[in-house]
Amino acid sequence: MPGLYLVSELTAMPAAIDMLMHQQDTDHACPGLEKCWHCTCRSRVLFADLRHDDLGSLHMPIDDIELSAGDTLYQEAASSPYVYTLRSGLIKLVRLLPNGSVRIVRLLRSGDLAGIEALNGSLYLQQAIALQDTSLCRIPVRIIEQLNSDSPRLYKQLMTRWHKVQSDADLWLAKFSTGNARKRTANLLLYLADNSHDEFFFLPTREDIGALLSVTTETASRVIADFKRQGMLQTRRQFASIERYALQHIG
Amino acid sequence: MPGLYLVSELTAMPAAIDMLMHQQDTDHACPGLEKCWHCTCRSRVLFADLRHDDLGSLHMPIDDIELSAGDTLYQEAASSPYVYTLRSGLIKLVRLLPNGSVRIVRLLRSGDLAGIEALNGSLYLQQAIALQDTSLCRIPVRIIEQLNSDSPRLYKQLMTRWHKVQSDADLWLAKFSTGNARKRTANLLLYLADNSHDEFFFLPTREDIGALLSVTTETASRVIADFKRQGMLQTRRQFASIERYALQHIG
DNA sequence: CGGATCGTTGACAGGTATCAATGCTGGTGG
DNA sequence: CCACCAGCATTGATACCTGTCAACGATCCG
Repeated sequence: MPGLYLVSELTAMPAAIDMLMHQQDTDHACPGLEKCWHCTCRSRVLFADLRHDDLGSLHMPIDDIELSAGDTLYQEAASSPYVYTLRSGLIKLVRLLPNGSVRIVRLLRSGDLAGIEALNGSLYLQQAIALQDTSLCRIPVRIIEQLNSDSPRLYKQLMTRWHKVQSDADLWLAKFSTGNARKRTANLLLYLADNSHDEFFFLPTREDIGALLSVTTETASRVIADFKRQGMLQTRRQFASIERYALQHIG
Repeated sequence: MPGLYLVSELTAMPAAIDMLMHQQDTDHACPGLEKCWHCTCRSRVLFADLRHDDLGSLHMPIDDIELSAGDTLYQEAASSPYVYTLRSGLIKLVRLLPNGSVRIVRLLRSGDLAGIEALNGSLYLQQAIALQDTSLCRIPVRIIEQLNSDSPRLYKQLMTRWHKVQSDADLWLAKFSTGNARKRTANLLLYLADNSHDEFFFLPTREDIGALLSVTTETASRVIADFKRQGMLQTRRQFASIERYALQHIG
């Protein structure tokens, strides 16, 4: 449980906090939101547009969270006043279906926001489960609200995040829920490869691929095995690389 | 760019122009957003939380728009600085797929916001086409931004609209893209019936049902015809009523 | 080594797409 | 008014795709 920044209890004494903040600014460990300013992925996350002043004026705890593969971040229909910024790793958003099966409705990567629905006080719409070891920041919704009322600087980033929700949803329907299993699987592999910095990317289990594409585990396995036989896909443990051109022309 | 929202049907054009002319008259008589205050569906739309002051202080044109069934409100990948509030009618959001076919990714009804992606300056993600005669208000994005910077009162409503985008997307994946054609069709009929005020609801063409559920027109027709034969669905022209219990228990 | 988990493959049944033909209905023009 | 047309709905035959049930292989780890 790293980094509990218990500053909120001191809000009645702003002067003392200023002193404290300033004093520890020079330290290696930075309290409050100071560390957000130095975050190596700040340019990609929610606070990208904020200025040093904005961050310095807030005194609320942002906790670091580390998840191991398989850990649940939050449950479907749960409620809590936090949104999460993904620093590294991979998270699946899972919905339970009436018949007992599950459907993965989105994948979240570095820079993405998890649990954005907490911003309007709603229950989480899906269960969030880590596919890999994942690190993220837990941000109280009240911070967002305060930053937003102080200045409209956060507005654009919030709109952008919501927009990504919509465009991802579109992607899911267009690429992963339309056409036959072979075509959908090819689209998924291309999607996974596009968002990797090097040649190799994380290949989910056949069960997860099935839940992503709304096909059975067996069908997912058959298609993946066939791609491998045809030389369009190479796998090594949980990682894979593809022949883009071949997969783009699946028919 | 006035006239951007016009469209395929010749019949719609004179009517819309007529309406715009008339609109300029009422703007004179009734400046600012005064008419929004008196809108009969204001309690359901974006400006629900605003006070009379907020509306009175603005002087920007909000045009009324009337669409006939089949008219296009905006094109996919088009860009314009407007969002649209639906006062009455029904709109489908359509995405063109690489193979030339189309997928309906959402339906919009009274109170819904169309083209919400314009709020962050993005291109429209889908084409918007009226399924029935539809009336809506065209709101310049600048009004939203101005209202939002003056007071945070719009914030909640905006979050709510974005949240609806997400939860609708979930619905589409869970109800309309999972399971066999019979089950998905039953879910669609229940969805359409749930949002109607009386016993009868609008039944889309078989082609649209197919585009909604990602099945062929023929399959949609077969399932609908079968439901009718089994007495679970009655149709009269473009309208229908259902036996809820029977459809809820489709295997 | 043995068990657990995941991936692969086979056989078969059932569901869906495809191609094609035929009703059905509202609207149009003679 | 009626015949006709265009678009939509329905239905059939068939091939293909996918789900289901079952068995077996591969890998990892204690």
